[in-house]
Amino acid sequence: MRISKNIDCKNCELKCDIYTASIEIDEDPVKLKPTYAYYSKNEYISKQGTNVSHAIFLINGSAKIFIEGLNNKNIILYLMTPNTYIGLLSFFETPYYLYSVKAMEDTTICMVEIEVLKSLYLKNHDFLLKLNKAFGKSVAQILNKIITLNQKHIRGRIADSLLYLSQIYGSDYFEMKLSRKELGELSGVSEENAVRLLTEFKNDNIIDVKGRKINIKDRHLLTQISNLG
Amino acid sequence: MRISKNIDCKNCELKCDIYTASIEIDEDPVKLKPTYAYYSKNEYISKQGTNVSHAIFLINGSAKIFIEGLNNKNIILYLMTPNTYIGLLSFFETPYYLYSVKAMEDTTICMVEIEVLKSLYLKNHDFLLKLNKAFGKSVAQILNKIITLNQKHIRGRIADSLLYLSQIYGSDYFEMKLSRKELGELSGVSEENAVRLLTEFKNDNIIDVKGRKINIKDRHLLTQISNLG
DNA sequence: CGCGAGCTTGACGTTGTTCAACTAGAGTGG
DNA sequence: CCACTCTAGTTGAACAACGTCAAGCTCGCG
Repeated sequence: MRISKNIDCKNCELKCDIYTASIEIDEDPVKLKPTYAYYSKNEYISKQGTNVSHAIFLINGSAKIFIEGLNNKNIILYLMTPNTYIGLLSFFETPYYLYSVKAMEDTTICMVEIEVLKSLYLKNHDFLLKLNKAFGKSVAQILNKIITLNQKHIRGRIADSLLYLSQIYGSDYFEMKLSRKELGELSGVSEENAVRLLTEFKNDNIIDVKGRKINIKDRHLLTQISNLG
Repeated sequence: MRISKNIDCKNCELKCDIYTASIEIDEDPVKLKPTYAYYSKNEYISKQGTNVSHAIFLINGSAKIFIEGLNNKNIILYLMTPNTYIGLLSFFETPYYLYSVKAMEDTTICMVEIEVLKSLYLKNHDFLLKLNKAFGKSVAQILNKIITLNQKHIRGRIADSLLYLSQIYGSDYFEMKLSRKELGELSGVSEENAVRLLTEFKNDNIIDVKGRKINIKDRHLLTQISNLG
């Protein structure tokens, strides 16, 4: 991990909500003291159980948010792509992280101290609303995951994940940055069964698989499998 | 369901955060236009998918918060007892309820319009912090449930629920307001297996069961079962 | 060329749901 | 006051779904 302090927001291609809010209330973004941090693949960005001190915004690369469960088994809650908050679920006054975040490739993030952020959202209502909206979205995803894990068969769970990935990558054809094991963790399924279902879907002509490149050929059917469970 | 409008907070034995906040900023609580609603057992207090228009506070009685899943199978996220918010997870700008709430006995709630609440927390920082803290607690419970559902055996899941119930009712001896089916829904287990495990725990001298009255005799062992999964 | 990580496949055993039958107790009407 | 019915709870047995173990494969890289 490498750090560079006091980033100048003017040079940041990503005009994030924090920056916008700060401009709107006529405050110099320098006051935010934004800090970039660069992580390599598989490095921890934040670790379950440690203190939450900063709001974290993903600039480029990608990361997985996961809970570290029993017997070293993880569940990936969802993935982070540029222009989203890390730690959204925790930054409102939860003293420590309820989950871990790891970079899935070389990844740059921007940190702003919680205290700075707080003073900002208390001055700017719109910003608070934006935060809350993003927050609500995360919670919705998680509730959905509860149903999936408890009530869908592994077929439906993997179908869910594939649809989710295609949405993340914005296309029916994508190269996922997940190993088979991670695809399993995202779906709450063992690695072996993740593999089995990929080949099954391939044989059924629903998808094409080449390594980590996936092509969804029959989105309709895949959606049906996901819905039926 | 019966309603009485324009409650006078002075007569309410429960001095909730909303009331406190309103006093702190020197605003007459009458402006909150608090409304009581009385529900009988098993009535819906809010229904998954409908609009969120009010913040809801439980005055007395109890309620279950659950997701309505596939094939009419529900998962109870957690229970509500007096002096807690209903709909906490939704009231920040989520357009509709992500879950349902049903009264588990005759229950009184107090409603305040979302818009009123919003104007309040924008004026009073402490109140916002309190809301967020409660919010974080709910999310923590839910993340915990994900691990439980996916990684623990039914033995551990039921143990979890029993410990949770004893915490809710504040004693090792309690009468739960849940049917066996609901205990199953709280634990992500079928009704039959919920029954089986109660008798198993009883035979192992870990608990006493008489109808819906539970007595935890060996909390230590029960905790161990919960931790080991 | 050989090694290792990631991937794949088969066989097997455990876990937990489901179906079905039965019991106990509460409420109802003759 | 006794059948009856209805609901909640209980128990057993069969079956399907998944995870686990073990072995083999592939491909990139030293």
